[in-house]
Amino acid sequence: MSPSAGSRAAGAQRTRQSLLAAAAQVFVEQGVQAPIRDIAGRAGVGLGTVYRHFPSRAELVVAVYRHQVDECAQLAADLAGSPRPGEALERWMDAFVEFLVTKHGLGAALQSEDPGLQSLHSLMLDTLVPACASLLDAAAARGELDPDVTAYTLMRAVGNLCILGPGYDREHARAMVSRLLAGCRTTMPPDGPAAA
Amino acid sequence: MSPSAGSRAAGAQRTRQSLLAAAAQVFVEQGVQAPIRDIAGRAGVGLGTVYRHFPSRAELVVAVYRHQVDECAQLAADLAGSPRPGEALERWMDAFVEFLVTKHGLGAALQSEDPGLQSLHSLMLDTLVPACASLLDAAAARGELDPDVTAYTLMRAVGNLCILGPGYDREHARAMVSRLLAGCRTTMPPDGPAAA
Amino acid sequence: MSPSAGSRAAGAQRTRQSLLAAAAQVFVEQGVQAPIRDIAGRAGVGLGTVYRHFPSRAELVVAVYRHQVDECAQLAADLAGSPRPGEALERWMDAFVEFLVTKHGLGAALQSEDPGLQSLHSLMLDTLVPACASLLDAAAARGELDPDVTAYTLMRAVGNLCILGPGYDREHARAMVSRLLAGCRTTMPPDGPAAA
Amino acid sequence: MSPSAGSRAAGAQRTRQSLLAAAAQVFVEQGVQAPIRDIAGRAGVGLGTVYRHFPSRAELVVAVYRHQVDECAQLAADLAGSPRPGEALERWMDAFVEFLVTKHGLGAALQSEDPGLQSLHSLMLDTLVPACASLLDAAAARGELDPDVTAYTLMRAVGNLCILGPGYDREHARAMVSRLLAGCRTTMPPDGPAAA
DNA sequence: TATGAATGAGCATTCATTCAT
DNA sequence: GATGAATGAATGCTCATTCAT
Repeated sequence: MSPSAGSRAAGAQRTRQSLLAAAAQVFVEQGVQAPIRDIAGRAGVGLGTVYRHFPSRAELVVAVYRHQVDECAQLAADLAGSPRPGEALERWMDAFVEFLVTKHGLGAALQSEDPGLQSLHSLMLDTLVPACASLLDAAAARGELDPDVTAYTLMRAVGNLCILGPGYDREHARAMVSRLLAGCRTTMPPDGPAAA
Repeated sequence: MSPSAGSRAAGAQRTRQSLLAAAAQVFVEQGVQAPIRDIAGRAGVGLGTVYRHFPSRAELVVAVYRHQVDECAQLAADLAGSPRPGEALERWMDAFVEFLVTKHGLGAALQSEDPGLQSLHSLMLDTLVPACASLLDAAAARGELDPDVTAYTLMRAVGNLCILGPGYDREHARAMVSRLLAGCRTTMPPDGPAAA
Repeated sequence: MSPSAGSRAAGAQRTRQSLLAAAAQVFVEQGVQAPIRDIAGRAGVGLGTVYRHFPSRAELVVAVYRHQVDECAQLAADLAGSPRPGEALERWMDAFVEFLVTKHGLGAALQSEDPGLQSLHSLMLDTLVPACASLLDAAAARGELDPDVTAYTLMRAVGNLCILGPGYDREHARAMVSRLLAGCRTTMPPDGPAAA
Repeated sequence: MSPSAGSRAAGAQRTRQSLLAAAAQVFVEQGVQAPIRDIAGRAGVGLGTVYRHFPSRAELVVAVYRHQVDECAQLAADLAGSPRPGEALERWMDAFVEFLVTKHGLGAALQSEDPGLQSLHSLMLDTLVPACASLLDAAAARGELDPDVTAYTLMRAVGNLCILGPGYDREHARAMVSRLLAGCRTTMPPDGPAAA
């Protein structure tokens, strides 16, 4: 449009990045339900600016996590053809855990019943579940995983295991996820959960 | 004091029980962050009465769950001398999962950073961790469990696995807990988490 | 309940009356869309107190006007059997105009599209339209009024005529209502509005 | 100035016309209190452009209605010398009602106490009141109208009668205006409003 | 001139908490 | 002890208005 539209747009883009960074920080400290005002303050912008860029809280949450979700999905694609699918799955899970654990509050957000946050669920589901499923399938095809294990359920469980707290930090989460994966390698007894 | 001191105390006790029952219901429906007013209304008492009996929300939360926590601990004691410690552990975990899953919002409460809710952590720790630990030790002594598995971490993980949501219900939680336990039966590789 | 419940309830009742008085004043000055805060301030109570007594703005508006609406309906009942229905109608309309004109902002409120204010419409409709209709019917039966005139439409029109403004005060409104009534005494030409 | 000064001015004029058209539409849909942003969006221009052309909302409102007001005044001039002044008045009122009723929200705007909207009042007064007055005078001179009827008051009343709502549409408004006019044809009783 | 990003005042609403009766 | 009316801090959200480009 006008000659200066470019620099204005650039400024807006910078503001948007500030907001994403600020929101990421605040989400870690206070969770995804943190007051919008706090995010605005952290980013050094006005309240209205947050709403301009992200009309709803959910959009902000999604934007904050989208990049890393995409990276995670890409990693799955890269590991897809691995000759050792079991190992590939482990490596991917490491990355997934790292993502979840870094983003304090995401676990809780994933479990939120806020209908506006369904888009976050969708984001995870649409991108990560298929990504994870491909790795699970490959591992199952080699007999390195119980074929009854479902990508969605497993990711949900891993997501939960990554909700940290006092006395339960990143390393504990990693250990528990490792053991859960180990438990997914062997078929469960018939009276057990056939459709995990 | 007055002749009716006894009956007054009895009435207070009844009020307290009404409150515990009402709070348990409301916690299931709305989570532990439910408005205090709702609990008062459900119990049919005034708002001030809730505050008289339980000055802080945390105290109410703790009181609500204490009874079931004690039951859970008692079950552990009953199962303690079992000749098949691995099976005993499984049965106890079933009961623990049932407890967690029934109490919607408890999982989230356990993960809350509200310092006032630390007492809930303490309650769990002081009663259930030793109870669980005794079962773990027995199983480990028989070689039916990796001795590196810590009661606190395991319970924390199980607690997280019991946070339900859409597409992840009670049965999914049970399945995941089963697989986590299965993963705890075998020693993890040295580079893995040595102190789970 | 408790021995002091009476005096507390009395206090609450007094607060409620203060609120109604304050709201009536504020509505006159600022219209029915006035900030709730202003009403609270005028009444000398906290914001929450307004919400306790009147959870929605509409409930407050309705409460403010209900008493006078009832009085108006009662007057219609008193005038119902009058031997001179035309005159009775005029006297009632005078009272109705007085009511509308005194309550600045009510006219605008009646025309508001706010769905929450439908209850005010209903209040007017349910009580005043039948009251007015009985007077209209009586007048029509005596040939003192065009039977095509509908109570609802007439009241709506009168309500609009009572929206005051600079250069158009109470007396102007009265005059215009009188002329409108006069115009309702004779049948309109066939090409005109047959169903006013 | 610059060679393109002319075309720049022409562009500005076009922008102004877009704005007027867009505002007229939006006023019909949302009333004169519609967000400025909506008008800018409808016109396909930036927010600042609206403010450049119409620094205050009132100026925009006035500009939007000025053209039609002028048309209305012209019609009065055309009808001025009619041999049947009563009929001329009716025809003019029809056009006036059509104008008011088409412009949803104008009625309410006319009644607004916003001091900035006084200019709208002035516009109406300065152009339409004299126009209407000439028709009234002619009719009164023929004995077809009560000479006590004032142009301003009558127009104000008609304006109010044209505030539509559920159950009170254009036809109802026309009917009520007709009856009001009918009521203006006969002199009111002495105790009535002598200076309508 | 035109643009639209940024700002922040303003208002609605909720709910934890206090305290007089 | 019990009650619930009152309070106001906290927070969400909208939109008029300014101003740098």
